[in-house]
Amino acid sequence: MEVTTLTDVTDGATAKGEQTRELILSTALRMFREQGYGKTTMRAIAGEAGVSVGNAYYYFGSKEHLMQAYYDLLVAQHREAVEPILQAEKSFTARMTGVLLAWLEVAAPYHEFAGTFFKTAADPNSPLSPFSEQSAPAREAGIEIFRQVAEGSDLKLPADLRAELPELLWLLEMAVVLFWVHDKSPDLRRTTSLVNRAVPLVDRLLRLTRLPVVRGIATDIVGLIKAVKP
Amino acid sequence: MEVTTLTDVTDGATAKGEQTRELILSTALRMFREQGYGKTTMRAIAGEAGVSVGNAYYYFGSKEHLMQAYYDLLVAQHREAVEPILQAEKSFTARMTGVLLAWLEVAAPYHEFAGTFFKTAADPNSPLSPFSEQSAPAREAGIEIFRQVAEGSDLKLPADLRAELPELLWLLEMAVVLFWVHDKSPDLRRTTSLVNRAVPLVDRLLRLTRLPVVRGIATDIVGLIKAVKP
DNA sequence: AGGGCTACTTGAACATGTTCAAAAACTTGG
DNA sequence: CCAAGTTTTTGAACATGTTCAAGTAGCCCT
Repeated sequence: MEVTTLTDVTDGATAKGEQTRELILSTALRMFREQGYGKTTMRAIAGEAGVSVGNAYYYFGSKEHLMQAYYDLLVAQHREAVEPILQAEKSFTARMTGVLLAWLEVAAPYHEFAGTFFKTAADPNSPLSPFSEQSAPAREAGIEIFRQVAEGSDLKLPADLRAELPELLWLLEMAVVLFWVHDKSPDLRRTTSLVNRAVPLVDRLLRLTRLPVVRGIATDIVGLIKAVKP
Repeated sequence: MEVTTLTDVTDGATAKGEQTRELILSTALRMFREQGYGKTTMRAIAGEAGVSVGNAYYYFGSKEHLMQAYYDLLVAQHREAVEPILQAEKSFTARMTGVLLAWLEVAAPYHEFAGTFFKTAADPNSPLSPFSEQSAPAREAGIEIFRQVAEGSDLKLPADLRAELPELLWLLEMAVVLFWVHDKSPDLRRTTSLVNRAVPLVDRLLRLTRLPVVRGIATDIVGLIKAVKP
């Protein structure tokens, strides 16, 4: 992230432009955090950053894109926070719980306005939806974390289930996030307790697939998921 | 719903007012369907209905409230559509599949703009969220349907699971709706196939709770749900 | 240095959801 | 039927996200 006086040859973005971009983004995020997404107007962001409104739109296609940029930041922070956990822990439960709790910790400062972000998650027309084409890279990165969670762990699973597991765990994370967004309890106790109790259950469930009866149904579930994926 | 020339004593609403309200709502719904939610402006609705913008706001607190009103309508239609199914079918699979497919059928004309509606589902600050305080009546009504699905069926379940089942099935419906909203396949084939294949699996899963090992984990899952509910 | 190119910046104009004070229409008690 | 009160209706004003034509600044080539 060095700023030089030379033109940045990649893209067409210059060092100065990059600086302005960062200024606008950091100002926006601070204001989102301090007074919420809804109460922060584009004019206010531009004013506070000392640029014109149009300039903000030069770098960010819309107000929602500012949120998207924040989300990318969050994902990066999460990836960092998760590394030591994946180094240290070997059991599936510890790895999975660690990853989910790390998310809660990283995202905590933004809990109040996170709801606004995940509003777009359910909107299939928004390019910011985690299921959209355009979010594919971020989604892949998220799934990759759970691939590591599964691979480095002590889980032994049938091949078909093992192949789908990372995506399933990512979906579980989405569900936790949805729960988290709605959690109004002090210190987010309910979400924390959900994670701490649900993960061991998932672990047990997964290990149950050794039983022939359970394995049969697990195979069918995996088959359904594969059939129904776009 | 008789319209008389006498003042409606309840509330303070008159017959004429009710007529205007309906006019605005039906106009809005038609336009939502025809050109989508986003492209339908409040001015256009008012213009088409032959009233002023302010008048629309007299009856509906916001544009989203117009959608909420539509949702209520949908729920009512679904309840009606479901009745013959619950009369005729006795097996859990048939009942559950019927109820879910009935939803798809009732909601189909609005598929394109439904996404906008369920955007609000993830927003904890919106009173229109299905999880919010204000949606409690609609949510209860929805859960009630699944209570009937379970009670009238041939399922035999442990008491604790049986008690939580309606709410769990309602959650499943929410998941199906989320999937449906994102489904771009022709004739919504993917969602239909999801329902047709997932319900039998759920059936099998539920019956597996007779096995002691599975029953143990099922009990724990139910315990977790109860603990984590607000 | 100057011309030309690109990147950047501006601010006014626009679109649209929302509010509100005032007017109109209606109802009711006398 | 009138006056007072209530409900309904209006339309202009407002707030805010977004667009865009025009201007500015920096860089490079000759």
